[in-house]
Amino acid sequence: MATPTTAADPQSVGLRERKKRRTRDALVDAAHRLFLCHGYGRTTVDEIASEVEVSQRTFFRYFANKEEVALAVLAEAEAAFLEFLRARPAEENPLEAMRGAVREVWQAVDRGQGGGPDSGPAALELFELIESTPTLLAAHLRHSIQQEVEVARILADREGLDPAVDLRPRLLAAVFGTVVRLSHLSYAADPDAHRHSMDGMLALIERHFDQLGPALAGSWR
Amino acid sequence: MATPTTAADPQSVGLRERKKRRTRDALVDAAHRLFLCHGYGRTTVDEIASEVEVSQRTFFRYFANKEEVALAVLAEAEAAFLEFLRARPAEENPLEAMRGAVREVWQAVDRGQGGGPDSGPAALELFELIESTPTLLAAHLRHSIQQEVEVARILADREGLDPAVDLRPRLLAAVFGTVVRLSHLSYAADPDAHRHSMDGMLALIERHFDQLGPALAGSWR
DNA sequence: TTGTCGAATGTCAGCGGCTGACATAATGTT
DNA sequence: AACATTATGTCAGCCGCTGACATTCGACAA
Repeated sequence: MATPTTAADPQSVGLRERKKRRTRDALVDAAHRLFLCHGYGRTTVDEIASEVEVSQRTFFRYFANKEEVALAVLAEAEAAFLEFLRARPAEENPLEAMRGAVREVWQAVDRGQGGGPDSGPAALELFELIESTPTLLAAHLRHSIQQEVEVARILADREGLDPAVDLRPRLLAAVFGTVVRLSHLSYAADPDAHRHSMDGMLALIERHFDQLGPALAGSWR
Repeated sequence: MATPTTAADPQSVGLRERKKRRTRDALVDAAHRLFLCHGYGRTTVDEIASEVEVSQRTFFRYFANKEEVALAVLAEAEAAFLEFLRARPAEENPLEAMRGAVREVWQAVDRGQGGGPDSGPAALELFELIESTPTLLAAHLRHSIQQEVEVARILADREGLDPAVDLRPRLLAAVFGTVVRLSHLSYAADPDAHRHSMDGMLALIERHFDQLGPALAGSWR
């Protein structure tokens, strides 16, 4: 950001930074392979590290704990979401802005900018791994609410509100996060029903949002 | 439940069961004291165990992990909520039923049935401990999600719906959980503003629910 | 009371996540 | 080429957690 050269220029960034990036990516990659193959609990940090020919100590210099390496790609997607949300035009209302931002994230993933060419299917497998691993699920949920806090701040900024006084930004961020999560769950539960990849995911989110009103209404019959 | 004698009768339950109950309660009690005094991370399981004069191994026979002993009282409250919700009259709509159930939980806590006489202030301290301890927060959120699943099942049963098809129960359960959590946060952030104890908590939840509609509406200005 | 059975507890050894401290090697800079 | 900086390796050690086995304690009947 601070450097005038573009991020894609290999000369702009020193060998040191490139190397760090490489080993980090290699660690994430090896971890995913091992987690999906043998399960999260049965995979040792030593195994991940030695797969990349790196000491265990080095692993913990890149990731604070074992969960973080599993959730790394998700964290990048969440950061991208925040960027997109900040960049949405000011005339959109909060809900429109969030829908637009989440659409941009999935489009970026489809373009293969999210770590590897087949990030779509990989994302699905990752969701299943997280949902079926209590430790990962817990860590993921904790990150999600942190994400909600920052989303709420962005929304409050856009609308010129004080988030400490007005609870609506926080509330809407939380509800939005819930809807997205439930969509991921439905999607992972039956991927074949929405094979059109990310189109299906967006459509699901829309449908869930449409049900929000009826769900809050008095009676369901 | 299965025995005809009342649960309060000390003779109905053997010495064995009573002893187990005692050590379990003692462990929870000691753990809370130490956590609140020295912090969660700086408290060792060995310390908790030796405080009750019990081996570390025994501790792990009562609680699957260190988090569980911290969240034990919360787990009881959540179980009570499910019971109350199941017992709500059938003519109430989902939202009314949940509001009624949460009210009953707080009333029970006020009556001191939730582990000790001053469960109210203790509950507040516990919330703060959880929110300020990443590990505990993660575990708590995971439990909350599980709670939402069971709440959704109860709601679907009440309304005669199939939760696998109709997403509204799950959605409403999640939104409700979010509202309750945000209420706890607001409450813990400034307890003096709602000193009327549990009255204040219920009023907070009501206010948050009232803001749900406006938060979902298009524009906030 | 005594004897027997099952359940609860203690002890021990060990794995795996994680950290601090220090030495070494690699990289960037002058 | 010499130096400063930074990444990495090595080692020791704490703590959470588990399996296996021995021991003790409460329940129940003879």
